Amino acid sequence: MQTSADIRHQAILNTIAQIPYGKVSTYGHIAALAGYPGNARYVGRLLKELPNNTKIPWHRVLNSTGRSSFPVGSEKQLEQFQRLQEEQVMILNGRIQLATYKQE
DNA sequence: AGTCTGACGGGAT
DNA sequence: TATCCCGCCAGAC
Repeated sequence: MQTSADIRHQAILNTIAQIPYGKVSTYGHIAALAGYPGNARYVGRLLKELPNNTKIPWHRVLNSTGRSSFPVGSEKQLEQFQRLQEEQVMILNGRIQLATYKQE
């Protein structure tokens, strides 16, 4: 059966899966869109558990300041920036302009 | 049940 | 714009 946690999990991943190519979103925004305002931390928790071969566009998820939530210079951060740049998303001083790229 | 942790957020300074 | 600080919430012990 589906527990409330399973349903929340599905709702959040579905929401992330819908972020368009070339666009980005934030943890808090995703939580709210999925129907769980205030659960930004939970969004990050789920992404952390995704397998390396996932098709979920985790790289399009940024924190509210428009920055990657990975440590500066880490492999994960570099991979995230690389993927975003492949989608024509500009990164200035380690930061993405949410006003320009944020999903509506 | 109490405490700690974290891919977070927002307001104050 | 950058720091600090505190609130938030599910999970792991």
